[in-house]
Amino acid sequence: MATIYDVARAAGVAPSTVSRHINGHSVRQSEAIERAIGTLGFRASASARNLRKGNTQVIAMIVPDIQNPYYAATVAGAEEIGRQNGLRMVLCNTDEDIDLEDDVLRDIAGRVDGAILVPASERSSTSLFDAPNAIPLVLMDRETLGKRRFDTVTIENHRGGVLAAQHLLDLGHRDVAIITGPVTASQSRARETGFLEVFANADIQVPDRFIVRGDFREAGGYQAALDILSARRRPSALFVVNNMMSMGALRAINDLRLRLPHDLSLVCFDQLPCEGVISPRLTTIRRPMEEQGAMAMRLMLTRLRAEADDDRDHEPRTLTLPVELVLGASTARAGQGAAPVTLVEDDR
Amino acid sequence: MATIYDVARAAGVAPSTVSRHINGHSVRQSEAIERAIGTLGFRASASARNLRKGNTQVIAMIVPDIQNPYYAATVAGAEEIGRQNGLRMVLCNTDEDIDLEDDVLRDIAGRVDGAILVPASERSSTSLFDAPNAIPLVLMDRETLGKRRFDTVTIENHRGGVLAAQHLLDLGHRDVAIITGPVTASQSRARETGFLEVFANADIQVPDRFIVRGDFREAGGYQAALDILSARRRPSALFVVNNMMSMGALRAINDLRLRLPHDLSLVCFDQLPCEGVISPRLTTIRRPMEEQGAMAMRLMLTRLRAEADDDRDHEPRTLTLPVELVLGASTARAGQGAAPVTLVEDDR
DNA sequence: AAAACGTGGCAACCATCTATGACGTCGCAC
DNA sequence: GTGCGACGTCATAGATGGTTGCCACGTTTT
Repeated sequence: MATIYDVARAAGVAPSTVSRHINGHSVRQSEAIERAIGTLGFRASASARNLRKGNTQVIAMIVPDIQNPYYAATVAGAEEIGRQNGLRMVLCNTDEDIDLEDDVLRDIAGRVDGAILVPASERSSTSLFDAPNAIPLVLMDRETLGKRRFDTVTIENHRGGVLAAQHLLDLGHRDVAIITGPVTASQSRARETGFLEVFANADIQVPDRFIVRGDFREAGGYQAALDILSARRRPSALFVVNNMMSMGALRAINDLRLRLPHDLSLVCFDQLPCEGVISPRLTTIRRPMEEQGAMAMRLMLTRLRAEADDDRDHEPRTLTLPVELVLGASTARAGQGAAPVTLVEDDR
Repeated sequence: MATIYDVARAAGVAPSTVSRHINGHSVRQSEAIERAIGTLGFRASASARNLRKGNTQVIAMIVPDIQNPYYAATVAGAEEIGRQNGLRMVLCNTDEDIDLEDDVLRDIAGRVDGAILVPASERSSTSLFDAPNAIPLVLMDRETLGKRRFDTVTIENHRGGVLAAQHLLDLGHRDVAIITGPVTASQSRARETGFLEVFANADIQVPDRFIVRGDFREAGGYQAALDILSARRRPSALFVVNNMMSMGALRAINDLRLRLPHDLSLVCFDQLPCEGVISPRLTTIRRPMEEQGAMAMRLMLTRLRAEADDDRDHEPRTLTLPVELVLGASTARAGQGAAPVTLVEDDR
């Protein structure tokens, strides 16, 4: 690889002049330098530049599951804002695995200027970022237990649960079930709490066997739904706190030959990977996904600027984005059972 | 951040000894050094190490659409192999945009030891990797036009098209349509060619209006399917060359109130994001997805080893993975479903 | 004529790795 | 006791490839 010295020699100037040219200062010999760069195919070494400047212009985004379209959407949002501000983004996957996450964080910490993290668990170790000179960390979606607070962009999780519950209650459902996440996941816990509170306020106690914990994955949702729906006394409505588990629940509903909303009302959280293909349209709690990623990147940008300005008092901010209930045809009045609208006959 | 000098001072040894310890040589004072590293929270600067050693132990994977579960699966496969061999992986998105791709490649080239690329188009510029001292590039799924050959892991695209066509032909379909990709995408072109050849050999010419090009995205598949299926004379079978466009086609089929396989037989390529939720089960052409990513990473590893051994004659290899036809219930014998010639009334 | 400004070169600097030569220690063979 | 090699250690110095503060120089402005 050609170095800046090769370019300087070819253009007949000093290396520092080439450097200045590259970095946007006006230079008299710029044409000659450009020509030399072109013929030599010169590209400045990222490592050398990083070493000297102490930054990389790269932000890492670390998510538990790249296969989840929700994360894919937030990534897209963050990437867009990053691009507009001259920051590259790289994506890392932790597979909902807290050890792998730790590994990734440790490894990535020296290579990027900041990290946007969706913690695998509230026990995720953010201690790497506790030091005063550590790179900035922005948390997304879930929160962690560490003593230090970080910039965070979350959503109205509690209200999401409330909206789902209120909707089902309004439709007259009293036997309801919920498929929620691990106890260590703050966001699903909030959704669950909101949901249960509404029913508790209406003097309805959701039985323990109807509160099933999954792992946010499709397979977990499938199993949880099977457990709930195979019971002798089935609930008339089901709330699933994330999209992948909703997929699994739908598969279980399909396998059990249950029809929505005739046999069961279903409320999901987040858009599913296959919206538009599923019939009936699902009733879901939605949030602005791209926007959430974008906000995380904006928080990162202001944090980076604060650091550049040596503004050490810049308080961590927590942004909470709104959720809304989007009505579909997967929920109906309890006991009535509107005519099911299936995509096609399943004639297997 | 603590440097290696700080550690040396704290442990009472020379910096070079710390370096040796870190790099796995046996050192007498290793406990003292470890202790110093621990108390100082020392992490070797990635930039300095990269600059000195000339490598990063990071591989970039660059895909056109992280939202596509097929890519997500290949990423998982590649990541696993990489992890087993001490390589970190980062993921970049190009949004099927050839300019953005160029940007990403240019930017990433100096930061990683190698790149696994799913080119956005066969016109994608791989010239950055033409130089004899450039970092290795492994192509996945699609190929490019450049004169230089690269390690490539592809699948039996042509045979996939043949299998789909043969299946439909065996079922007696003669009026068939295909939703394919841009002409510049080698993989969809091969699928398309295989498909059309089978029918041509049976003296069946697929009319041009039934060969529609999409952009591999859901919206493109939707529009293409609408175009095809709104025609006065509808085909009795449809082949869609990728999963996202299949999702769009399914949505169109839904909107048009067509029933599978009664009104239309459908064959898709690759697993859809929502397998298991869709009814009926789709007839699809499948390939080993994780395995494809894993093979790409293995090619990368052997290539990196060859470079380390200064084995410059190591010929680029092309691996081709098998596809298979997985029967579902979205295809049926032609005419049996009494494929209607006119559109079903839309009663909304 | 003096001040301001654009420009270019020199050299220091970023954090790490490594080659070199010198040195001490140890075990072992003579 | 001496010689020898293996080994671990040290200090030093050079190298990696850029960036940047400082100064000198020349040109332009006031």
